Amino acid sequence: MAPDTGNRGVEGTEEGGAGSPRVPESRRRKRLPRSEREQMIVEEAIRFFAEVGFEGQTRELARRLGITQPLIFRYFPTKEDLIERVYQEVYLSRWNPWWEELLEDRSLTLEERLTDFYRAYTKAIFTYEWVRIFVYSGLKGVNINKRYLALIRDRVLKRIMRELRAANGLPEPEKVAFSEPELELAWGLHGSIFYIAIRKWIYEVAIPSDIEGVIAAEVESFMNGAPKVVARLIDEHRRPASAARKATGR
Amino acid sequence: MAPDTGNRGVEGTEEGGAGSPRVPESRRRKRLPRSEREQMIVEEAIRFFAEVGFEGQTRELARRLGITQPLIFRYFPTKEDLIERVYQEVYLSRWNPWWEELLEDRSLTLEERLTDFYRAYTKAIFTYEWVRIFVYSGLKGVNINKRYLALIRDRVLKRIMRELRAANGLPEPEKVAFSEPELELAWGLHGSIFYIAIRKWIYEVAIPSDIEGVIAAEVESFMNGAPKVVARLIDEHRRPASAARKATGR
DNA sequence: ATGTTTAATTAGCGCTCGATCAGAAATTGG
DNA sequence: CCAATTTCTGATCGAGCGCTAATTAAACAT
Repeated sequence: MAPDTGNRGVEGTEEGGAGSPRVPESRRRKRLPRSEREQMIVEEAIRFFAEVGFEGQTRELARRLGITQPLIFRYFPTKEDLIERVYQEVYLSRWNPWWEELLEDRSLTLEERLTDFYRAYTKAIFTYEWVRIFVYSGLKGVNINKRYLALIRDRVLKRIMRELRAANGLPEPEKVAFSEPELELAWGLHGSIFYIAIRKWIYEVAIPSDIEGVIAAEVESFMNGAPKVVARLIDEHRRPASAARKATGR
Repeated sequence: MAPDTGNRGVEGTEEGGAGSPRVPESRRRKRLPRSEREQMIVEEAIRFFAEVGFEGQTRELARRLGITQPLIFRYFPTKEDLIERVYQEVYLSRWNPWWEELLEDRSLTLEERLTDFYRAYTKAIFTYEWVRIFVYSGLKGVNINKRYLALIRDRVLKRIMRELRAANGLPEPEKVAFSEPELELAWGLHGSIFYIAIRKWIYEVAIPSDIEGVIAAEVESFMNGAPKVVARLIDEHRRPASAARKATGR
């Protein structure tokens, strides 16, 4: 029976006449600098795990890399170490601090800022790899996932709601703290946009070609609709009892 | 070494004095009617696969059921058959046709209908099992998933947009067909609500206790914000060229 | 050329997976 | 009470898993 080791990637045509080199180029063993090979493995692992999930097998990964399976273990002591590295590579180094400045740049209207932000944000993270790795690791209950969501909440959503209040003459969060439903409105905007990515890369159904237009419409709808709700929520917060019942009940 | 078969579930205390029955009740082999045992297996499989994904192992599933692993294969010829059955059980039989009537019941305001609908809808499908099975099967690329999304689009979202137009004196879809961005607005509402479930059961972060209140706020914001955007989109559709450029580009 | 270094392969171990099957034990019909 | 029926278990198979050890060979310095 065949040996239990990973094959090389593409099978070259079997070596032929006497004139050809003893070992054809396609099957030739290639030595790469340590860092370069490591990067190759990580990048292919991202693609691979994004596609099949983290239960994907190291032998198949090696096959796609055109290397043997044990070689992976010379670079990453365990499969779990490789997965950890994939998280680092996918999550970190895709966050752009400029986004935070953009959101509070009051020389633009808030609607412009939100549109620009979500265009930039989706451009950075709306990729097959990012979205699927994020969901796979979420299902696994990985910690890095929760930290990322906290980042979104604190750096993005709270900024949006602060700016939304400012643009509508409402009190700063230092005066009247954000209530749960108010922050939830921002989660709603965020979710409505992220759900596009879920439909595309998790459910793999067709989505509009013009994502920028959809983002613009979503933001426009949010800017039209949210301020009045925020005002109501703040108002209810000041006079709690009966007003709250009227608003959330029937 | 221990035999490779699934253990019984809970280990009873070892049988004691002479008066006790030879085999204690807790270890006693239980024969159930075929249909009853089958139902047990399916229900536990739903919980189990929702938790760990479809790569979860039949031995662990058997352990949770308190039966041996081969017994599962007397009811389902292959693991894939069991998974298929799980899909059926989870997806079908949770759709309520009454929802569709509710959405077009014009004796209520559209805002009331939307709030009622999403309260009923989330009550039916916002469960640990449903949401996670849905995402797991989405990642696997299962067909039933895509069919479900088409159901949402045709039975729910198109109805919502038809009613939204009617409530705002805009033309029926038979006169002016839905554009992609217009339907996308409805996806936005849907996504903003479904994203709550994703945060809770996929990412497992804390979400507001008062989901009904959040739904009400989300619907209110949608009703405040969406009609103006829909009107704009329909208007652009009539005078396509320059107006569209102005609206989506910068 | 030749020796040294080390990337890469070959071979295979121990274990776990889904699935099979003969036989044991619980229920049912007489 | 016994025989027939059917659920359920115990033992095990072959394939495939992560991972390791021994060996081969490419690249580089001399």
